[in-house]
This record gives sequence, structure tokens and C-alpha cells, in this order.
Amino acid sequence: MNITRVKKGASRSVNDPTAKGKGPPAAGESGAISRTEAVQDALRQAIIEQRLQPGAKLPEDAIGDAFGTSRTIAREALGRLAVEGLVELKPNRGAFVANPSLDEGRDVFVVRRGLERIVTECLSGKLKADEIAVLRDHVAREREVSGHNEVESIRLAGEFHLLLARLTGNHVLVRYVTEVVSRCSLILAMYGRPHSSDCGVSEHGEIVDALIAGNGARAVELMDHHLEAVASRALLQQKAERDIRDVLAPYAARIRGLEA
Amino acid sequence: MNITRVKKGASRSVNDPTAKGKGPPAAGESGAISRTEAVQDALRQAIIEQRLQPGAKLPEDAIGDAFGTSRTIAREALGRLAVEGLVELKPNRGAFVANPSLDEGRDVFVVRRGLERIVTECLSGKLKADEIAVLRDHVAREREVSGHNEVESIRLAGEFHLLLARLTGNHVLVRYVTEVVSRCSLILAMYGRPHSSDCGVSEHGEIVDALIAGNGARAVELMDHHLEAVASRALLQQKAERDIRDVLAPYAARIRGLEA
DNA sequence: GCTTTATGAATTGCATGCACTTGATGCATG
DNA sequence: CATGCATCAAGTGCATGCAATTCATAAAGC
Repeated sequence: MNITRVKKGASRSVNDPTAKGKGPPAAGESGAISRTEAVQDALRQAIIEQRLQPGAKLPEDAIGDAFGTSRTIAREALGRLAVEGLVELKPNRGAFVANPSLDEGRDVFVVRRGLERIVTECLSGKLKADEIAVLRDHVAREREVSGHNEVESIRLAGEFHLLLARLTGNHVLVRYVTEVVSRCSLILAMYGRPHSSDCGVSEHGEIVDALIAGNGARAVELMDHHLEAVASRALLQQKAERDIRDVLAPYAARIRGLEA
Repeated sequence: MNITRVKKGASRSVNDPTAKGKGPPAAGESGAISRTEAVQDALRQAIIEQRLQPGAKLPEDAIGDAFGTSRTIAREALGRLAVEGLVELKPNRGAFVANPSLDEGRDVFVVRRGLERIVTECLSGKLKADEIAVLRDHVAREREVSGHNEVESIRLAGEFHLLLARLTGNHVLVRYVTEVVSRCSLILAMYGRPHSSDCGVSEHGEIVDALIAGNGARAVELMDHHLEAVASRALLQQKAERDIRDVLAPYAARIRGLEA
């Protein structure tokens, strides 16, 4: 439940700009955490979904306009996304969608494997019945869309790992896993082959089985291999396509950003 | 070349402060360093060193005044520290130094152990001569101050782990380790016994030895035990002292905050 | 006398204005 | 014709002002 903060206008306008200067933020929302978070979440989503291409410029005004807020909000959201590693902040130049190098990508995957190892160890043999049901259900859904809907497939794959992290009940772990999964999505989108992410659905199922069986070692092994497979699928491309993709992507992205 | 313009707010520079700016701030990215970052680093240091007690209020103007900047800077720094988990942001109430519960503390340590496991695995048998020298030197310094200067001792202990993380060359890893080390410092300060942190110097030495020897398994084991020891030292206190410390700390911190 | 409701001070949330930095365009020069 | 330099526009960096919220204090009601 991370998106619940959004009040009325989810992605379009965070604040109705009718009464721009003095408009009270629709007085008494309960649990209303600042608009900053809403914008931050929206931007994150947009980046992960590749609506905003890596390297694209993110001008404060444009973002403010797009969300019906001032630059202040946009700026703060960008700052926090920079901490998360999804945005790069260049002093006096502005913010850009992160454009991770392959080395960075490798780094992220290394950390991700370590984090998910913790998740797996925490969960092995400790899943409750209802939690198992949720997991099985999720894997089933993944299987459904596999092959049809690629965007959804990617989203669900990421969600699977987030789900596991949440089941640990370890909030710190959840935050970090969330971050690396986001960044991995970006990296896969950049370097992975178009339909390289469908694979692995069966692996998810196996991991769940091992977790239920309480076979921690096997679960960890499965998870690790799973992630290594995903990573290598992405990083293998480099040898062949690095020149084209890696070199051209930033420029292409920049052009796109200017068109928008 | 326009000399007539002198910025008013910049009168008391953020750069000069003899105050806390010591520790290696967010090493990694390019220098850059906006005022926001300076304030962020200073606040982080102050929190870690317990100059700012857990639960203490962090009003924007006070921070702005203290650093000679406006609330804007203070606000942004607080926002980012909140992402790091060192500051808690309560909507419409303001920012407070994080006051992690014991459960949170446990969570942080779990993640930390996982992260440092990665560090250890990355480093085992791959240290170069000059890196080894730096490590040995650091451990020697730790040994020197051990027993005498507690604050410095704690700082160096944290620094040792950061040093290892940096040696991996994995920036993502560095960032996360930095964060968990910070948070662990806070947690130890809150729940650990006064001089519980001196211990472990010899363990650091052993870890370095195992890394040099290329004995990855042993290094991981040592590191894991080391961290478990540190964690348990902190968490054991809870049974006896939870009621007093945990309950009273926030209030005490509040009072201190008001005095300041 | 104690609970409940107004009033006010302090502080956050947010927008906006102004100076400064940076990169681009056009002009003069070798 | 290429190179270096001044001018300019776009956009960031930061401070500040105003409305809204919250908490504390005081007044009114039972």
C-alpha cells in the first residue's frame, strides 16, 4: 500500500489549479502526506514504465505544470528520487532520468541478490497459510499474462519480489528491495532484450515451493540463480549490443525529452 | 565579475562551519555539494553522534538559522534524511530525529548483516596491497583509541565497515551500507550499553586477515558473527532496560531540544 | 471543579520572485 | 573559413511571504 496517499487527482493534477495562488489544498484530507510524495510516486512509476526515457531531462517547471503544483514540490520530489537512484541531479543543470551504465547495473544486481537472499532466509518455512495463498495466487496471475502482456508481465514479476519482501515484515528490507527492484526494472528496460523478462515465471513458483517446504538452502539457491539468470540476460546483451544501445540511448532519450 | 551584488543570505556560509563537518560525506558521486547536501551531512553527523537526541524536534527555521540558510534548504535536507531513515517526518508537525523501536533496530541489523555479507564476499581474496595497508592502518588506529575515546571509537568502528564497502567499488552497496551503519549507530547509541562498542576491534583485524587470505567463507562467518555480536549486545539490553530507556528517551530528548 | 469549546502563537506547506549559473547564438577577429 | 569572445535566454538555487494546520492556553458551560 504505497500509493494510497494520492488524494483526488491521481496522476493528472495533484492540486486543482483553479485558484492557483491561494487555493487551499481541499482542507481536511485525512492522512494526507504532502503532494511531494504523490509527485514522487508518479514520477517513479513513469520512470519505471519507461514513459520517461533514461537520460531525459526533468525540468522543474515542466513537472510542476504537469502536476499542477509549483516547482518547489517538483524539486523536492526530484531530490528524493535522486537519493533513490532513479534520478540524477546535475548541479546547476537540473534533473535527469537516471541513465545507469552497465557497471552500475551490475552493482545494483549484486546488491539485489544479497537483499533477496535475506528475504528468502527470513521467509523459509515461516509462511502462513494465507500468505501462501497470496503468493500462489500471484504466481498464477503471472502465468496468465505471461506471453500476452509484456508490460504487465514485467510489473507482476517485480511485484512478486516486493510481495516476498513485504512478507518478511522488515520495513527496512522492504524499502531497499523496492529500490533495487525499481532500478533493476530500469536497467532491464535499457539493456534487456524486449521479451527477456517473461522467463522466470516457473522459477517464481519453484521458489515459493521451496519456501513452503522450509528448505531454506534450496530456496536461497533458487532465488540466487533466478536473479543471476535475470541479470545475465540483461548483461549478456552488452557484448553484442553495447555499442548501439549504450551509446545511442542517451542521445535518443535526450531528443525525445526535448520533443515532449 | 559583478561585485556589486552580494547575496544577503549567504553571509554565514555553510562551508565554513567548524562544527561537525568531518566524516566522509556521502562519498561516491561527483563532488557537487549544494548547500542542501552540506546541511544534510552535518545533520546526519549530529544525529549519529547523538548531539541530537532521538525524538528531538528539528524545526526548519532553527536549522536554517543554525546553518545560515533559509528554511528551504533545511526542509530539503530533512526530507532526504527522512528517506535515509534518520529523520521522521510527521505531516504538519515537522521533523524529528528518528526514534527507532527495538523491532526496527532488529530489522536494520538483519539488513546490515546481509549487506555486509555481500561486501565480504566481494572483497575476499581481491584486496590489493595498498588497500590492505589502508585497512591495517585503520584497524591500528581503532586499537589506539580503544578504551580512551569512546566517541571516536564508535566513529572509527563505523568507518571500518564503510571503508570495506568502498573497497568493493560498488556505489550502490556503499550507499546502503552507509545508511545502515548510520542507523545502527543511532540504535546502538539508544539501546546499547555505554561502552559496549569498544569490543570488536580484534574482530575487525581477524576479518581483514581472512579477507587477505582469500578465505571467503571464514570472512563471511567472522563478519556475520561480529555483527550478530554487536546487535545482540544492543538488543539484549532491552529486557532489562527497555522500560526506562525506551519510554523515557523521547521525553528527555524533547526537553533537551527545547533547551537548545 | 472539571470538561468542552474558542482564541492565538508557532510552525509547516506551498508558491513565487529574484539572482546566478550554464549553454547557445551571433559577432568580431585572425 | 575557423576560432575566440560578448550577449542572451532558459532554468536552477535559494529566500521569503502567505495561508493552513496544530498545539497550547484561556474562556465558557455544565
